[in-house]
Amino acid sequence: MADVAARAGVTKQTVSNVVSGKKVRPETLAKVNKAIAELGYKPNLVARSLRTGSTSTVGLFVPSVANAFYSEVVEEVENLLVGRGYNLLLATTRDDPDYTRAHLENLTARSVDALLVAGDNGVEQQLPMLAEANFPVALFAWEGDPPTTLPVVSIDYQHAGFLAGSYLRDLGHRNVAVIADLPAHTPRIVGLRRAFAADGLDERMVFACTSDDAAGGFAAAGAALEADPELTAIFATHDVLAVGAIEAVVRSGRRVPDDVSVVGFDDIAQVGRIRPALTTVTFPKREMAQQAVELLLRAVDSGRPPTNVVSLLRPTLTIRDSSGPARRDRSAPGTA
Amino acid sequence: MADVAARAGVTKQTVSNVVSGKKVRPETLAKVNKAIAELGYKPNLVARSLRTGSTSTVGLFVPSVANAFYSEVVEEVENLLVGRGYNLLLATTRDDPDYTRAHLENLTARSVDALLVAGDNGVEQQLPMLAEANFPVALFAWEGDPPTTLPVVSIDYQHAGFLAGSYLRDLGHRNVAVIADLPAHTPRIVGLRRAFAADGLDERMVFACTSDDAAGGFAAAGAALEADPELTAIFATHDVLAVGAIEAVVRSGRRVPDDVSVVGFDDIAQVGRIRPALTTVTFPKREMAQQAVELLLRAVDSGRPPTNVVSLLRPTLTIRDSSGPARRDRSAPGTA
DNA sequence: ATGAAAGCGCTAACAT
DNA sequence: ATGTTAGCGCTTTCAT
Repeated sequence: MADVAARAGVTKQTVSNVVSGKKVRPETLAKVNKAIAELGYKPNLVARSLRTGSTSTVGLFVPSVANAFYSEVVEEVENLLVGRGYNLLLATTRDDPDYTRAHLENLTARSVDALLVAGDNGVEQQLPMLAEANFPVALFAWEGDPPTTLPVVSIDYQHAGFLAGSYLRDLGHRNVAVIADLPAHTPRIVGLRRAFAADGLDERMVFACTSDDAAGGFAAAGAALEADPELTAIFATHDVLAVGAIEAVVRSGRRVPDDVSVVGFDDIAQVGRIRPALTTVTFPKREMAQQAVELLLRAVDSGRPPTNVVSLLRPTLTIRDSSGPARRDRSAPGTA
Repeated sequence: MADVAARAGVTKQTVSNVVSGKKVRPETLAKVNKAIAELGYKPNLVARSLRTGSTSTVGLFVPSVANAFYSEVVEEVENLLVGRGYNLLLATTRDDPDYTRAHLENLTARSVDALLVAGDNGVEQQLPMLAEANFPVALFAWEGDPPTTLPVVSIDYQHAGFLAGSYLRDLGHRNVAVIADLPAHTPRIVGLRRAFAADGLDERMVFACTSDDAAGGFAAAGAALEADPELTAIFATHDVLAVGAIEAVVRSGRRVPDDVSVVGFDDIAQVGRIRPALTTVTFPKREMAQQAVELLLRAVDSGRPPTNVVSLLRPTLTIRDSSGPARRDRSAPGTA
């Protein structure tokens, strides 16, 4: 910068004014721009950040990006941030609190202006401290109990589960299995069970998945079918598990949805086009990302802490081809 | 930091030594740590970066994160970077050169120590300049012609297409359609066509997708089936399109693979568990990410420019349930 | 509209 | 092992 100033015959300050688009006489502007071009000058953003105290970067914590739900969220957040002139520093939590805590220290040491945290991850204890230190934080897609001192944008997971449960119940399903990411997804299951309150939903029919991918859903659904061959419906606590569950049902010689209905959760992009197209609880991801980013950046821009609000978006049920009325007969299903 | 020093009765330098784990007398260490704890001191990473010239952050450009191929790559890169003490600054290119260029300016102005760029994106012209300015850059998953001055880790896309083509040809397929993301995926198609060299592969049977999601694949495959009802195989230039293609084939009353074989590209996680499980070209994503990160960080750590190498990993064909021998009879397919 | 001076918080280099 | 000095590159404040 000093070099540019010298070459243009002005001071650093004038160069700074040119770079940041302040009022400069056209004549001076030309001189300075010429010098900038000749020297290939690029302002050092780190120095600017040190001086201004702002990095124009927002940190985002997600459990994983490989998970389609979160990758769609990340995409949306990145777009929103860039649109408002911020960069995205991405960190995965891997559901590992120690690891996450270490990363948290890093980012909040002035590397980022604010923090967006998706999904419960065992660092709930640390987060309120940040808020107290006047560091803007917003939570979203939070299924457990979030700290009360921080703003949250999420959905009512219990209600979402209730939506799926009511639907299955109204279709006449009584023998329902749940395959689940436990314990994280417990609220969805509680909601589902509430829909069956009168009839009960056998607690033994909740199967924890060993892995949170399609293979895990496949295995858990297989176990469920073995435990109760009269099963007429499977609720998967997220879509990827549901994809594996459909496969398991078909492999067992049953049909979806004729013999067994399968309902998922999240409505990730792919499941609308698989066969059979998946009936699932649609999570308004984009709207959630928008609200969370909006909330956070408003705080950053104004220099005040974010509004402490719990904003619950409404999930909906998207009915496709993987679900239908419960089979009436109790005979063994077959290829007959 | 000055406050901590004052409170501990030492100088800033000593505090700095404590924070960065240098040799300090146990006695002093205790005093300083006490002061740090009492004041809740956290080092300012921006100031450190200004001084040391290093941000411990690597920028990653990908076309999109919502795309499963790239989200798997991002996940892997993030894990590798964190393992080596670096943060990840993520930027999507959206295949928009202007947008990407702007973002590039940003990141290279000392916000990141190095840059990893995945997927052709129209900024090839800008990248060599960075290398000249001694800024470490590595390219990967690059299908077009990369700048010769920059290191690349990728696969031989033509050969990968050839793999798929040879397989289909050996199974007796002669009426093959291609549904594609054009023009980006041309090399894969060239390779596929090479496998059919003797017999020719009708150029009119290449269908560009209007969108790069399953819906685009669905539409393109539908058009292909209409253009040639005697089709026995469809090659999709990436897996997500293939998922849509399978759906289109089934909707047309044909069976996969009995009437029409479908082969994809990338081997993203989901396609091993859909029904039918997809035959696809397996892209060694993890290995690619590892090599690229390794190459780049070695350069950063040593302070020298990265080795200018073109490293081509070997793709393989993963045969699952969506492909089989070509139908012999030329009668119209049916549900008969 | 431009110049001069000061300092953001840290670490490198040298001195002790 | 610790203290002293200087400066990374920028912006803010005040003066002109």
